[in-house]
Amino acid sequence: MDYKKQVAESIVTALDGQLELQVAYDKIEIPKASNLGDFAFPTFVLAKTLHKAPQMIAQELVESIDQDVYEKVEAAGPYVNFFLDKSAFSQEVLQAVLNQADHYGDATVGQNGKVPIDMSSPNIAKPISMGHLRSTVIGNSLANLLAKTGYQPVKINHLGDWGTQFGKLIEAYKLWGSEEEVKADPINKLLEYYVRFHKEDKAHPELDDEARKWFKKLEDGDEEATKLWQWFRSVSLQSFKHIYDKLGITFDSYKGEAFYNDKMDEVVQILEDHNLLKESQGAEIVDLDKYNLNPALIKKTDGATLYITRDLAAAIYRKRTYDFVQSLYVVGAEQINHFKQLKAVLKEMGFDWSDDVHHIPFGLITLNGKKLSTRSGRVVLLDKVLDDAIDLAKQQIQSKNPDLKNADEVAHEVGVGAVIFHDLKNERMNSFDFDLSEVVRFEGETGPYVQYTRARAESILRKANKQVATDDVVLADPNAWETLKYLQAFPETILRAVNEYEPSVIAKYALHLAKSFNQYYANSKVLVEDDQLNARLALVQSVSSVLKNALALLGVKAPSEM
RNA sequence: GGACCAGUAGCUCAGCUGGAUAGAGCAUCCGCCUUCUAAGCGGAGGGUCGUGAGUUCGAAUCUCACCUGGUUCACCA
Repeated sequence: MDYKKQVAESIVTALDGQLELQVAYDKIEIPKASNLGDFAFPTFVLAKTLHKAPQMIAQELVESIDQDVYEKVEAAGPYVNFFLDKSAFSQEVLQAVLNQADHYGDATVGQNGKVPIDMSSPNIAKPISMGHLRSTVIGNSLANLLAKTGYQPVKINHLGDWGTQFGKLIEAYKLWGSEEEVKADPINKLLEYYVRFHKEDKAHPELDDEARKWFKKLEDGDEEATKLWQWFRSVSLQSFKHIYDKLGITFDSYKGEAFYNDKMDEVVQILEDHNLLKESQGAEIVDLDKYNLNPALIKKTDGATLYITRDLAAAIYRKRTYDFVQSLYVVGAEQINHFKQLKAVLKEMGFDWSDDVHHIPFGLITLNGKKLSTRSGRVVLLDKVLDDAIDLAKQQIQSKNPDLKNADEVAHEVGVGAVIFHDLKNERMNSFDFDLSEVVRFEGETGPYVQYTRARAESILRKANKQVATDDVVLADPNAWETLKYLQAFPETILRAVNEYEPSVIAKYALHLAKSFNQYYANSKVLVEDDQLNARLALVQSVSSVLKNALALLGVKAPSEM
C-alpha cells in the first residue's frame, strides 16, 4: 500500500479539491523526528490561496480530515502530522516480507531488457589493485540490482589484453625473463619485467624500438609473438580468477580489447560513410565542436587506431549481440571525457541508441594522497587486502566466538564482506585515500555490523525453534516501529538505487535497518511466551531476510552465525 | 586557461525532487553483559553546512560569482 498517497488523498478530500492530488503528494515529507509522525504536510502552499496563516490552516485541516485510518493526525505549527496505524501497517509489511521472502522488493520495470555492464577490466600482466575493486564491486552490485528489477544484466570483463605494452612486455621477457619464473609467480614476474623495462628504456631508447617491432609482429600474427601473448594472457587470467573467486564474483564474458582487432575497419568505414573523418596534423579525427568536446582521435599519424576506435567497435558489437536497452561502463571518473566523446561519435554515426550508453563513473582511490600507479610501484594489491581482512576476521572470531564451527568460511565471508561493503557504502563519486585499518574495520558502519545484526536475528530464530505463522503478525509495539518502516521501504529503496546506479543507497539502507533493529533488540525481549511472540518472531525473521537480501544486492554474504 | 567532480563536527561521511531544534560512524569521556551473540545498546562534548550575493514565506539543498583541493584536456588505456 502506498501510504503517502493515502495521506495525499486525505488532504485533498479535506480541502474539498482545492489542491491538486499531485501537488499535495509532492509536498508531503517525512519528518526527521519520529515524535512528529510518519508523514507531514506543510501548509505554506495554501497560505496565499486561502489568505490565512499556515498555522491556522493546519489546525483547520486536522479537524476536517477523516482520521479513522490513522493512529492520529495533529497540527504542529504550520504542519499537519500524520501518524499511521501501527497494527494495520505492521501486519501488511510483515506478511509481505514473509510471503515473498527472497522475492520481496522484486520489480518488473526492466521488462527483461538486456544490460551489458563493462566492469573490472584489469590489464593483462598487471596485478589487480584496489582501483579495480571499485569497478568490479560497483558493476557487480549494479548487475544484482538490475536483475532484481527485471533486467538481464550481462557482466563483461573488458580485459586490457592488447596494446603497445605487449611489445614492451615481450621484449622485456626475451631479455630478462624465464619460463620457470613466470610459471611460479606469473603476475609478479611479468610486472617485474615491465617495470624494469620502463627503468632501462630511459638509458637505452633502442629498447622502445625493439618493443615497437614486437608489437608490430604481434599485430601481423607472428607465431612467436602470438604464442607469448596467449601465454601471458592465460596465466594472468588464472590469477585474476583466483581473486574473483575470493570476491564471489563471476562474469558472463571475458571478451577484451583484442577481441575487437578485426572489427576496427568497419568502424572506420562507417565513419567514412558518414563523412566524419577529418585530417588534422597528419591524424584522422572526428570533430566534436558542436558537442563542446575535443576532437576524437581515430587514427594516429602512423595509421594505427586508438582506444576510442576500439570502444566504438565494442559498443556496436554489444548492440548487435545483445540488443541492449542500456549499456553501462563502470569506469573511473578520470575517463568522463572519453565516454562523452564515445557517445558523441556514436550519435554522429547515426546510432540513436547512443542515448542508452551510460558511463557510470566513480572516484579515485589514492595512496597517501597520490594516484595509484603500477609503473611507479605505488600499488595496493587487492589480493593482499582481502587476505589481511580474512585474517583479521579470523582473529576476531577466535576472541569473540571461539566455538564457531565453520570459522574459516565465516572469516572469509566477514573479511571479504568488510572490504566490499567499505567500497560500496559511500557515494560512487567520492574519492578516498586507502587506509587498511579503515577498510577492514568491523565495528560501526561496516559490513560486519550488518552481518552481525542478522546473525543475532538468526540466533533468536534458532532458539525459538518454531515455524513463524503469517496470519498473526500485528505488532503495534512502538519499539519496533522504526524497523517496520524500514522493512516497508526496501522495494522503493531498490528502485532508487537502480535509477541512480548507486549501490551506496542499498548499503546505507542496510545500515539503517540494522541500527533500528539493534535498538529494538536492546530494548525488547523477543523470546517471551505471550500472545505477541509470533508477531515478534515475524519481525525478526523479516529483518533477517531483508538484511540478507540487501547484502546480497551488494555482493556480500550473510552468515547465520558469526 | 576550458570542462568535470568535490568542499557539512577533530577524522570519514549521510542529509531524497528546498521546509519544523543540521544527523551518523570513528576518535575522546561516561554508563550497560545472572536477559535472545557487548562485532551490540545508551549518554556527553564537538558544526560560521568553503566565501559572498541572489531567488523564496523558508536555502546545507536551487542560481551566479569567487576561493580551495582533485581529475582531465588529440597520437596511452
